[in-house]
Amino acid sequence: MTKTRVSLAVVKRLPKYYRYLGMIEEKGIIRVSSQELSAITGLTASQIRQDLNHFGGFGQQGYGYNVEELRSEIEKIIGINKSYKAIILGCGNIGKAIMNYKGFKSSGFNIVDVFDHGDKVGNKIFDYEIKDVDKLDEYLAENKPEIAIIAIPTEQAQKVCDRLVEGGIKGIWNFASVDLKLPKNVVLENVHLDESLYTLTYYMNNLFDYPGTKN
Amino acid sequence: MTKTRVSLAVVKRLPKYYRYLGMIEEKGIIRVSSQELSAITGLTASQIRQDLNHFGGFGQQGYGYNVEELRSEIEKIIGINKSYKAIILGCGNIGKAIMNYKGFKSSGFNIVDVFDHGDKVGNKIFDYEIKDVDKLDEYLAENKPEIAIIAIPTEQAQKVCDRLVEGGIKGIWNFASVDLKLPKNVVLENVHLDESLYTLTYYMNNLFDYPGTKN
DNA sequence: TAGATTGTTAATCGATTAACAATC
DNA sequence: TAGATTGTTAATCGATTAACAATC
Repeated sequence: MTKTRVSLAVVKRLPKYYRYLGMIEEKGIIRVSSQELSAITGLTASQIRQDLNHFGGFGQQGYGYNVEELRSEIEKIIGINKSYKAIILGCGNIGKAIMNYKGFKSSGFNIVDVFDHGDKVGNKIFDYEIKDVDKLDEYLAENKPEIAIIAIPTEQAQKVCDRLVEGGIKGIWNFASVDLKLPKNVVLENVHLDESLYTLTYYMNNLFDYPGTKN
Repeated sequence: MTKTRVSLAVVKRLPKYYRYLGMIEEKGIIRVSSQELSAITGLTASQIRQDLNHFGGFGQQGYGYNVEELRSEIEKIIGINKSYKAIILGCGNIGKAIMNYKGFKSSGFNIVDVFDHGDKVGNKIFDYEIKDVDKLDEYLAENKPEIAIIAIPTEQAQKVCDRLVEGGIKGIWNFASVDLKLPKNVVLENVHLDESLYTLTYYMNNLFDYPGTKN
């Protein structure tokens, strides 16, 4: 009995479940049925039950799901019960936005250091003294951060990515507009802002195709 | 003969085609086959031909596609040959990052004004004098921007969204962690950074499920 | 026990891939 | 004309939805 691969579509819905469960937990609601979850998330009850069952039988017939338990299970599945050491590459606009984003620390993400090159090295931005990207390799060997956040110009991204992989990084959150090449034991998640914006303009100009809020 | 709806999956691939075509056009390459495009994009040749044929027969049997022509067609399809007036709601980290992001203006996106409330009103950030969100409604009536970028805290997002819709906004690029409710003639595109980050940690913790760079 | 709701199997729907005739 | 490669139809694959037996 080999576990069957959980599809990307399912994985992308987990944060949504987590978010809504947090909201109803805060309201003091104890139990919830797939039908009620359907009403607030806009997904079908059937899909919700299918999705959750990939990870275990968290519900109970005739009762539904215990909100607190389900939320905590999903938290574990996503892996946000742990804490992570992250570094940021690039202290431009996006780098700064992430440095300063309170939401992360509270979810167990610790931005331990920030790298850039040239003039910027040594500057202090939001409590971070910018480190020299030329010394990245030694840094990785010594400090073993798990996550690297790429917020540097497109042209430099692949090169830095290679060094990150070499240095043992486990996950890369990439904000540069490139499809980075890396071995598949290092996880890549892209935030391609330009592609997102283009999707917006596409639908503004082709309203007929717009599926509504299904994305 | 009614046009059949173009699926979200196809629409999300258009920016990718656009980006790679730009790259090979810069190299001075004149023609390209679906097979060559397959090699650089990682998509199958069959899928590429299917995708492009949703929008017209841009290719030629025995020849392939003319790079410049195809790129320019996709540009029109996505709608980035036009220019857009955009406003930003919120001058926090993300608001600032977008204000300052050069890539946008060059693609025809003009950030004409930035709104916030309280102390921040009247401040000057990157050439923008922050306007009062309380005066948003009059502003919209007068200036008719097409795109609004929501970069304010989650709790306030829906309310501001309602006013944007009321004021005739055509597209919303939303950075707040909420599923905004709006009529389906207003286009919504979300950038949910927390969900993206959770996808990263999920796969870091469940490498078996990781599909590689298929997203 | 009766009612509710899950977990799970089967049916449907949609998207991707394969194949090939059309045609440059 | 022969070779190449598209446009398009058909086959396959996968994801979503529907249905219902299991069970709390």
